[in-house]
Amino acid sequence: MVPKLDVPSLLGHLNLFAQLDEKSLARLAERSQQVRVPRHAFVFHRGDPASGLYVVAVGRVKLSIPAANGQEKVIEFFGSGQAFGEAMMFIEQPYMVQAQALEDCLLLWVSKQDVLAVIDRQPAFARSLLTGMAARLHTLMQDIEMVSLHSASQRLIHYLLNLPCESGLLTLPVNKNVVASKLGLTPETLSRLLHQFSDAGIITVRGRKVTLHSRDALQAREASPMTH
Amino acid sequence: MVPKLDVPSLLGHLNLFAQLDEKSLARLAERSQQVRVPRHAFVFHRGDPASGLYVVAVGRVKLSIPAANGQEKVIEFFGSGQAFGEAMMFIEQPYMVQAQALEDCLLLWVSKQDVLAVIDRQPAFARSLLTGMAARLHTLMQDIEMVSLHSASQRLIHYLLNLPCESGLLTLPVNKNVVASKLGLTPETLSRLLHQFSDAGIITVRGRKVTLHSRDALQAREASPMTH
DNA sequence: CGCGTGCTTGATTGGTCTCAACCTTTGTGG
DNA sequence: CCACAAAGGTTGAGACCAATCAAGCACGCG
Repeated sequence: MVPKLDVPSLLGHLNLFAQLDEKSLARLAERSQQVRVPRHAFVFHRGDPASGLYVVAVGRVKLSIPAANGQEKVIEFFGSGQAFGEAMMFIEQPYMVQAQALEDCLLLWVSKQDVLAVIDRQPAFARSLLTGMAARLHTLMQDIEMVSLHSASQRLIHYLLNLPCESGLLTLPVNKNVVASKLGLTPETLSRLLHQFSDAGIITVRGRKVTLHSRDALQAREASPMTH
Repeated sequence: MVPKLDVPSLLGHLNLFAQLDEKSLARLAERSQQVRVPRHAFVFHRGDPASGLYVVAVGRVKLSIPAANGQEKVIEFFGSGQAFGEAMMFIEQPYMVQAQALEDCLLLWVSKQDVLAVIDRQPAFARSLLTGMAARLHTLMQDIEMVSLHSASQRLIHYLLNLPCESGLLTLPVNKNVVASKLGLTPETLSRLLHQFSDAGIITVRGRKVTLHSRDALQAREASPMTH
């Protein structure tokens, strides 16, 4: 029933593990555990101890900070081939975020102990980890800049302009409620802003599909706080 | 004229370099460069290439994101014995923050090349780096939580309660303008909030000295958004 | 078909910023 | 040592952005 999974090959193709020799890879794969997480279920909650890292084999995961009255602030999404939860292994602190499956997921879990062992044997792996964490630090600082220094419309524009886009046509990766949370907005504000840009003829919105008619016009609005 | 500095001993006492053997330490110390930075001068600007890391020998440094019209969002402070700028070495991107001396500083600079060399030779050093970056990630996420999920007064209270404090008496580490920026507030709002708590009898403020009369009362205000 | 979830729209509120003036402290040069 | 400037901090009035509250709409799924 369980689909056969070539774990060593799967891991070996990730940036994080690409530098590993076959032996270490095989050992890591063998000691890893497969975890199935149905849509909407939690991988871990805030406050859980962090005793390893996760790799997404199939599906997508949402990392967020829980807030009062069932609200949350979305931090990041992880898709196939991405690893998460590596950082908290290194400090003796429980997770301050929660991870929730956006779709039915198959994850691999590698224990802290196994990761540390590989670090000690393969410096290149340590570098991969460092590179990954540095990248995450960078995006987090961008998020802080966004939320501290830019207005709602500037945040939305920046977000749209940095989404994967083919000839002006893009698709929101998640539903608008979640996009709003990621941008630090209420769903109402997001809806109004999209309509504003739509009315101005800069974009067209149909469901999650957005067409950018003029990246320049968007960038212009990002630069100046905007009159009207 | 230049005061004699025992660089190997200085580095060896830092968490980051504590695990290094004498030889590596000596080599790193020897290849490091001393940098003097007068008060208010910049160590680096946003956009500068990141080609190494800094260690604070003497003085304090402020990391911030520059904004339009001379404003800035303060990210963090670094004092004697702390290292900064390690993260950006690992990704091929220029600094997105600027570093400015809060006081006359003496810094040590270690090149990216030298750091990578030590990583490859000493796994324990890689672990130290990972631990440090993980800790920074953690505090950055706390900052995001603060600024996205909590009100101005909640942020101030949290900040006060987490400052080093001896029997209710604490001192702001920097002037109020900078504290305000760190908290994502205007100086005006910070001033008003301090007065509010002062009027409520919870704290006393004299310059940078703050006396907390009741941590419990503060915590109570942090929990509930507050009526009046 | 009916219900729930996601999304939109309108009216209103309110927390925080902005602008402007003034006060206080610090530091500096005559 | 005083005078003055500059920086840091406070206070008030007002505006504004985005949140909240409250309905209502549209779509998809059982």
